[in-house]
Amino acid sequence: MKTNVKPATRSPSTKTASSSQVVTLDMVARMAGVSPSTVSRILNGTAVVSDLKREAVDKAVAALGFVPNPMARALAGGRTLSIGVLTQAIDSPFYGLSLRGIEHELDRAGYSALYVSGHWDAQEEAKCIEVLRSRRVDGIIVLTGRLPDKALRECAKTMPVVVTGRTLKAPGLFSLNFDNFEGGRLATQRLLDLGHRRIVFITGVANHADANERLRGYRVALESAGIAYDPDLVVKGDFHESSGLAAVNQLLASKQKFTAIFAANDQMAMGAALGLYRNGLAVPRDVSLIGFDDLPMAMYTVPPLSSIHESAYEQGCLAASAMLQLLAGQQPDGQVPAPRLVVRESCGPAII
Amino acid sequence: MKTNVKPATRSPSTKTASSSQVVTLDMVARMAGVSPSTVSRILNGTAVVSDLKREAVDKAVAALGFVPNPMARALAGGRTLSIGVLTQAIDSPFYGLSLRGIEHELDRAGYSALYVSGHWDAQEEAKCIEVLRSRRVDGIIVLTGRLPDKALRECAKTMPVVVTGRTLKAPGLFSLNFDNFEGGRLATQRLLDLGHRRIVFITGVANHADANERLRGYRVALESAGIAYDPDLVVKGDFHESSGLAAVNQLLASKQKFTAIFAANDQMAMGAALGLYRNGLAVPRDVSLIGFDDLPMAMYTVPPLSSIHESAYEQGCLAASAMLQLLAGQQPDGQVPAPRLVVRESCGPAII
DNA sequence: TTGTATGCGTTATCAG
DNA sequence: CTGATAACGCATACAA
Repeated sequence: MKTNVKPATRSPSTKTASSSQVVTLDMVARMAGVSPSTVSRILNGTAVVSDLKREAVDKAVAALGFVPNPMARALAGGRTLSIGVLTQAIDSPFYGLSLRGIEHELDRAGYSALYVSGHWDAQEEAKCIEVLRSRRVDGIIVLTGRLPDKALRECAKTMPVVVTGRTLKAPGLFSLNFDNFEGGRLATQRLLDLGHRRIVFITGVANHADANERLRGYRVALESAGIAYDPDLVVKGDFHESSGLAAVNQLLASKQKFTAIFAANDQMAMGAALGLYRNGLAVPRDVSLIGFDDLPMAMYTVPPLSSIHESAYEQGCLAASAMLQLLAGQQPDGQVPAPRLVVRESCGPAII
Repeated sequence: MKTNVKPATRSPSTKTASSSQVVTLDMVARMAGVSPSTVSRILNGTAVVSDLKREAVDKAVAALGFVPNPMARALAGGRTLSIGVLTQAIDSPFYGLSLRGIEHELDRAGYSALYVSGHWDAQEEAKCIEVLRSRRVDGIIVLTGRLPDKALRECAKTMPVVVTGRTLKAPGLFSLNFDNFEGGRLATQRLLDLGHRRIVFITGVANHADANERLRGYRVALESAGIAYDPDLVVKGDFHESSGLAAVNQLLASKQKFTAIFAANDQMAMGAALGLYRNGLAVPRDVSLIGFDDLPMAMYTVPPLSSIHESAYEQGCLAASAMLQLLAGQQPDGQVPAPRLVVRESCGPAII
């Protein structure tokens, strides 16, 4: 129900409660005794202006407390100084960190972010892109998601695009990918080093690139240790806590033997930890557990969870500064940090 | 008839890569054989229009894939169909839920949200408000924070404001407050009912209204059970996990006797749980633990954490729909649900 | 270096 | 019920 706010007529009195809150560029120009274009140029650094006038304008701006109207700016200039950010869930603990990084980096450059949530649904994500486009954002940062590469390439024809979670080359498009394979390998190797041989893997969402790569890392680590891949030890998950819990219950019910669990993310690891606890199994005494992502809370689970650090925050910063570079016509050069194993207290030696 | 003279200025090449991506209202009007005003009226429901023209316009809109330009709309009409949301940290697990609620509710009404983070700093929050104002949002939702009431009242003179986490009356301002006192009382009462007498309270940030109320609930519950308030059992926290951990360490170091801990939020409860674990104390066998907020993860800690449910998501929905009502000139009537105790496995009978 | 004129895409006013 | 027309606040091509 689109409530129609009676938009009052254009009589000056109804414009704004605080009468003179609306300071325009023209007013600044008048006060400084210059033309509006000069003010505009000074504000945007579009051209060289005599120091004399610049001072006069600066003073007028300060005196009037002038703040440019982004809408007018967008309409006239074609840029909004805002970057669209397509995240998957505004309350995701992992992507939240990235958002924070993006926010930080954009802010420094005078840009602001417009967040929309795609909820891991390609269709919804496509709609989000449309919303962002209609808001005339200057560029779009896409945090993973399930949009087909093609859609992103298409989008990049219209405006700069930075995407995380995939490797993609296209004009106007920069991608930032974390080495999930290596992360998966590292986590598995850690368990292997502790003497574990029967290691469960709880997968992420099916057909999810990150999830698949982590699984591949698991397989390769296993194989290079001379251990045959056992499909019975690989249980489906969906990146949520509940699926970690379910996985453990299922495993235990089917009487599978295992001494360690590698969950494709920390949230599932937490679910798994609960499952073990409920079944009277202690971590790491009876079962070792390792997660992925190194969420802030991994440090505070009981016991603290070993994990693969993925620096979501830093990835956000990188994505944002890549966007700024793209906007400036430069070729971004950011590199996602390599995966790093964080050893905490959830893994112990295998009990033979 | 406005013959569209191609404006010699502004070479088309600089406008947009995708040549005809920009469908304007004028184009729709021309195609439908009506005036732009009519199209506008139909789109906004501003006036009654003959069904004949309406159909023609609808068809043209669909055919051209016309999407109104929010910037132009804002500039001309004075509304942006966007609501500013001042949250404290974009990655907060608690407020993230509220954001999700807000997003959901606004979306249904065709509005979108503009998030800014104040980081619990009054000055920064004030800046955020300015940013939102400069973006010409139609209203502002403030999630708690430390802005003085006065600033909010002032803001409400300019545009509708909805604020959570405080009780405040002012024209154009609607406040939504959770009963933290009752929540604090409920949590404490639960521990009391289990026979606990020496109950630790880990506080939230000093001078934080929510935190203070929770503490008050704790005190009142204690007193009405005939137990004297013991300042030694009240330890300072800051709502973060680390402070919960520190609190427990401090308590144990000072040899305080206690059988239960009530943390002013779940995050500190998790920190406390870790502290107990590190010191060889089991929850709930040796010490009972209860949190506040009932974050999604409370269900998945080991052991699952009893808590006070605060329905952040629902509060977000409420705030958003209150905003929509305000925008429509109605008086909002939302009510925050009462606190609810969620019993999980972290509390047990007191060992005497 | 600076000013003038014009257009960005809509909505709102006012006259039919 | 409908159409011209003037804002909205700013940036830019062009002239000076």
